[in-house]
Amino acid sequence: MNQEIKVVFMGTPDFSVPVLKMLIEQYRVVGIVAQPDKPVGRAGKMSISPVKKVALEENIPLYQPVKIRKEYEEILALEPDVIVTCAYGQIIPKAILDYPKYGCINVHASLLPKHRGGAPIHHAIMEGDTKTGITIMYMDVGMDDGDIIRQKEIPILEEDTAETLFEKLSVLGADLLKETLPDILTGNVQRIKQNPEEATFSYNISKEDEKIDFMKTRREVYNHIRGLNSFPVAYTILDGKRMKVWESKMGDAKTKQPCGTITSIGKEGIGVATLDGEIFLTEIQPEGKKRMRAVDYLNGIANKESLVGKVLE
RNA sequence: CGCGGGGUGGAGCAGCUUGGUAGCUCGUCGGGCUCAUAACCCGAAGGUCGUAGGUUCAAAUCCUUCCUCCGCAA
Repeated sequence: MNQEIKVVFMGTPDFSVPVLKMLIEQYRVVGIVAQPDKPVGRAGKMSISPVKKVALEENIPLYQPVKIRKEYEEILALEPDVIVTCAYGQIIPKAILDYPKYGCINVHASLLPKHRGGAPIHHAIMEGDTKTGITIMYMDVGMDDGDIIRQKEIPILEEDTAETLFEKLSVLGADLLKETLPDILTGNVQRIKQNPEEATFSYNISKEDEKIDFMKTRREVYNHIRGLNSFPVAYTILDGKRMKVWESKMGDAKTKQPCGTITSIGKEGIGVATLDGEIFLTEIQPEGKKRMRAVDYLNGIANKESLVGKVLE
């Protein structure tokens, strides 16, 4: 507990909440910055981001600049000693970066310089990485290219999904910052430059990224599906309609059909041909329906056998 | 008022246009066959058809109200 130190926190989604809560417990959080509310859903209701919710509950001043690049005077007026960001979602202008006496610290969910950008966790799984982690770093004007202070890695397990990794890494991020921040405040840290040649970029997932490409191996398809679970979820097109695919299981049968062809239906799910064999879609969600097991979906179809041979786009 | 699809035994669906005995594929329970089984055979339980009202001799079905779930778009 160090009430001397004034901290401003910037973040938006669930991922940043554990870090924020840790800061609230340990330091004096004088302001919280989050992305502006967006209309969400069919009714056009405004969403309240997880970080905003915490700000309201803890009664801490909240700022939601549309463009922080231009609206930062209020934030500087808080006279923060240190600023911590975690999945905030906007580039921080130099005027802010230069202000705090202990600097601007970012908690990033990858082992930098790998996976710079907004969707490091999704991409780590989709690209088949076997490990990932948290990087505590000083922010710079570029995207996630500041000096590294400390890193901690964890393995990506076979059964991990984006959701399970999010949970693990958000906790790890809070823990690592908790033990690193005191050293930062006393200047007891080293700055490690990132090697730009090793940098990779993991931009936010686009609609096209979410679509399953069956012209890949079983493992690549499997990684793609779990890497997008439980948000934003992979999908494919069946009979001209969108079908989300929540979970899959790699099969081993060799297939001769073109990639994307439905090769079998049964208790394992819907078998689909890939480059090197069959993959079973086990948990799906047809357009307008709820998420369901593929077996249940098949139970509701009159002549399910007619599915075999159809091609997923 | 952004566009659209749903709410029918535990699950997923059909039935609704052309009102008239609650259907299908599973699951569950009991029994049988089998060395055995997630396989097969026989049988059983389980639903005020989202809510409220209206039309009708009669409503899952037609009309209206409201609630609610979901896909797209932002």
